[in-house]
Amino acid sequence: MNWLTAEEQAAWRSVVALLIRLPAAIEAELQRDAGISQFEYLVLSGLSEAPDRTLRMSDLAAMASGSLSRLSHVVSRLEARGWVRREACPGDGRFINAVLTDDGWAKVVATAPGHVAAVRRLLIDVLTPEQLRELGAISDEVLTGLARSTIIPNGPVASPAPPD
Amino acid sequence: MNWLTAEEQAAWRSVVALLIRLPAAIEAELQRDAGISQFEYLVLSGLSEAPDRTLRMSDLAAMASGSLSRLSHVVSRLEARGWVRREACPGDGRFINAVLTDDGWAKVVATAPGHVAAVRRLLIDVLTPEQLRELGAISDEVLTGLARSTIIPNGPVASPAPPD
DNA sequence: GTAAGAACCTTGAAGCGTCAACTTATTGCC
DNA sequence: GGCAATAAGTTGACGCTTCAAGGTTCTTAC
Repeated sequence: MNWLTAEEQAAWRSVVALLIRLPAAIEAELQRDAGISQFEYLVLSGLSEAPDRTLRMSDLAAMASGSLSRLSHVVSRLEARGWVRREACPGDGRFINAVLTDDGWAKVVATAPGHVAAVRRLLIDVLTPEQLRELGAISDEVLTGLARSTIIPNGPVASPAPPD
Repeated sequence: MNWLTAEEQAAWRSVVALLIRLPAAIEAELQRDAGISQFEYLVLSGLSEAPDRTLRMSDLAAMASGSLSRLSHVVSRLEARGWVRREACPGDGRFINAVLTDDGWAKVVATAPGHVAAVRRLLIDVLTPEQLRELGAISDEVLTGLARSTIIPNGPVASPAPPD
């Protein structure tokens, strides 16, 4: 079988360590300074940048790279903390809008600077601008590959026989 | 405060998505093909490479980047599946050795190729050799920075000399 | 030799994410 | 219009991780 070369193995090991430790470090910062998880921060900051500070649950889930179920649980918790509220979409009753409250906005405003500082300190300032650009490009390429290989959007699989 | 430039923000967004989705994809592959988690795989493969396929619990935990408590729970499950067994260390009753059974060895042998193939397909083959090298280098730099800036740098673990 | 303390590990409870139903709302088709 | 099919969210149960508390076993000091 096609094993990894020594160079590939070394790179992979480094990447694995990065995948484990960088999120853990950022998560720890957020938890310590703001008492929220990275996912919760993604949800709050996502809402804070949306028009009317409002997004449909499904769009919000996609933006935060999480399942709708997970988002539903998290929004319930954020709602209990007074940072988000749910609103039925008037036009289409299937949709639920998540809206950032004023308290939620204040939370984002209070949290963002520290979070950005951590991101700067832990990642951005450690790299040259060129390296950061390269890292972004590499990430995008891997993500594109992931989307292709995981989701199978254009169903190259055997054509699903229509039910009936 | 020192906000992020548009370029930095774009790169960071991509990196965040990568940090979330790449581990999730690898985890999903392992779960689907072998019915184990990434952490369990790390434990099993770590043991498989150790002398006598044996490691002390605490060393194994460090190797897999997890807490001793987490490892204890996981080893209990792996024991129940017949892949690992615990042995008291004869010299020092405080230590517990985790030993890979023959079935556990077989599990690693059966699982490794698929795991490597997934790593290849999802990451390595998507990038040019130059990009992979660059990614490895970037990861190492970030990790170095992390080790420096983390509140508690790598534990002053200084394990007492083995009693043997 | 024994009491205090440290090192290693385990255990139980609580919190979070996932999975599989389930509910509700809309659309399409005759 | 009515009925199936589809879509969006929610919910509850289960499994895994964490956290704090609890054993054991060894070490140190007297």
